[in-house]
Amino acid sequence: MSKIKVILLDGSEVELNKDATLYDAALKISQKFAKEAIAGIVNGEKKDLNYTLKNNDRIEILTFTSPEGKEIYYHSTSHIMAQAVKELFPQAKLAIGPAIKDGFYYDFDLDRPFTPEDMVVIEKKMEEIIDRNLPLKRIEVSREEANKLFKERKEDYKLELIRDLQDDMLTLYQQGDYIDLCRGPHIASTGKIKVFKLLSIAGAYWRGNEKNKMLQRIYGISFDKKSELDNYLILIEEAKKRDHRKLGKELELFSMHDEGVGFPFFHPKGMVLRNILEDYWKEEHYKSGYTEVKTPIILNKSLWMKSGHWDHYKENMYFTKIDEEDYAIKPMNCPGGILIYKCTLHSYRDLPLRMGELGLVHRHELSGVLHGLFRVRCFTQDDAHIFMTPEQIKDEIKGVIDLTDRIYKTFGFSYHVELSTKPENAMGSDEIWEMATNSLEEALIDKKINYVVNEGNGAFYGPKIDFHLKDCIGRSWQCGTIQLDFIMPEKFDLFFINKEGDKEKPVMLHRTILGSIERFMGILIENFAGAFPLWLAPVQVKLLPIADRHIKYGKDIIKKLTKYNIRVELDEVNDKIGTKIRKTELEKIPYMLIFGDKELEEDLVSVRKRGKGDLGRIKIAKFVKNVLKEIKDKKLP
RNA sequence: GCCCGCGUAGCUCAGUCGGUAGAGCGCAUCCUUGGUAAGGAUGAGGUCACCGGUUCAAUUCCGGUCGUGGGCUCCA
Repeated sequence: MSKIKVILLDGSEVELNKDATLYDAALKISQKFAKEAIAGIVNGEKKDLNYTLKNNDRIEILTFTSPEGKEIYYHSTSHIMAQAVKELFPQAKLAIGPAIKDGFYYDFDLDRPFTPEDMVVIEKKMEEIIDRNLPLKRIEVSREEANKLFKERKEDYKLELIRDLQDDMLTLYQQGDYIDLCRGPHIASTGKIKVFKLLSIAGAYWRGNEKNKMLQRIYGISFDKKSELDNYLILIEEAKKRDHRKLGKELELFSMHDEGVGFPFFHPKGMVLRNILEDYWKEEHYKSGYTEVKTPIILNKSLWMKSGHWDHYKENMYFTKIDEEDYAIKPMNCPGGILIYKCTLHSYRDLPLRMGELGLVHRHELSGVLHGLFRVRCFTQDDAHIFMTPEQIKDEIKGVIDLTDRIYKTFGFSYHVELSTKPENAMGSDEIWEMATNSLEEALIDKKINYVVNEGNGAFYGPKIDFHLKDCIGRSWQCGTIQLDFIMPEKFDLFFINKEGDKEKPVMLHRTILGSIERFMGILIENFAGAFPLWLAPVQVKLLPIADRHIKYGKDIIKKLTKYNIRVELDEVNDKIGTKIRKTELEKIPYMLIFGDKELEEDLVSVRKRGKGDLGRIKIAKFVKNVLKEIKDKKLP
């Protein structure tokens, strides 16, 4: 019998019998590996395990540990779910059922809604299908055959999908009586799926278009070990515990009311956090050569017509009338900032002009997308507009990158960067786009920052850099953005006087770092799970007297601490010390000072740190000194 | 905006197969004055989201409104 050889990822070669499959290759490496194998990649293409190999093929075996392996595993689980649904509800029509980042979904068109009870039944049926260990067979058919098959099966959505496909030959995957239009690859048989869980039911439009029919989507996830499913469910619980809407209420930071849907109310403790954030922001911006402005919330229609918002952004704007004239509530700060720029004649010597604005903007978001502080209808952008000469672009971008980096690091966030290039509907010439995109790119390269290019995702007026920060449980949030804008200076006829004494058009750079103060607060709440670092904590120190007779001593301590702007509260409730400690731990206050007869005599306090426990007795003055240093250093927990 | 679920005390939730309601936490008062994550007693607090309909009777059933939660291409 003749032999072939294939090349593995690490360059090593494996000798196999002629007509050997990917599975045989895995088996040759080890029994365990073959058992874990999900599918493979042959010469760059994903293939099923029963794919027949040829001499000199470069192969990689995929297991659940790789993202590609997971994707195939999830996708196969979605087919099993669809089969279960079809067996239970033969009248259900199949739409699409892809793998997603965390699991999979399948969309169905069914005459009645799925219920939580249905989920249990579907899960049971899925177990059954997995036990049957049905092979997933790949079938190649012509368009005509595929059409005929899905017509017989009354799968209207599959027929629509086929219509949009270019290929003459299509692939189907079959397991038992279930057949799906699918590119594959898939696991070898249903028995490969070890554990899975259906997570939720939701509505979803056919092809994501709100003009199309609303289908029913079932989400699920699968793993190759039960322990991994358990970990995943724990992570979901952890995220739930950190939900800023829940913590915001419990810690009395903010509230939402029917009287102003999407408009958050900030409570005293929330305002402390907010003011610290804003003060810190102003300080950093001042140090980086920014000035600060504040522009009005309501401005005349004429301004919004000129800026283009009236034509391009009207759907998201609120309007009002003053003295019979039309006004709009600002959805962005730039037109206001531009009016300030235009107030004076600028020399090239004034540039770059960095104008910061914590500007409150209102945008009409669809009611269904509102979500705590993350998606609201009014929010404060930590905006700034930089007016500069084209030559200054690169340096200014580098400056913004530095500032952003410094601010994110202060909160302990890591981040990644995306560069978005010219979109379809862009305004402005190709040259100017190229110049702008190059400036952004060169700045990133100079700064040695890795970035992902997001082709065609720029704003219509210019390319942009986006900053996505990562929180401590691995979720990422788009916050900062740097956008180059050539359109507004044009529309508003902005200019400065150059060295030659001629009028010249400045370039505008629009940027945020935190994004929205409100949203950033939400991110901070979830990242720290409400247990803020000392410098951000609304209450920094809680005073806990052992007995009522020590309250007076507590009042003296308040005076001593507030003198240094340390935020302190005294617990005067008649509880035992254990109870007071418990209450304070739940309020997530960083330090507790406990004092009774033993401390009273010598200006001592007993220090207890949140989550750490008793730190022992210390002089009040020494405690103040330590705390002030921790605040000044903005130490992270 | 659309689909599905939910809306009972300040908070978290139970309950009523239709006869106007209950717990824990919190709050108030009292007893207790206690040394590092829950001492005890008593009490106040609810038009059961809102508006209609069915009914002798609606917090409960039905319809609508508002709010809220999850989701609305990560493409066969």
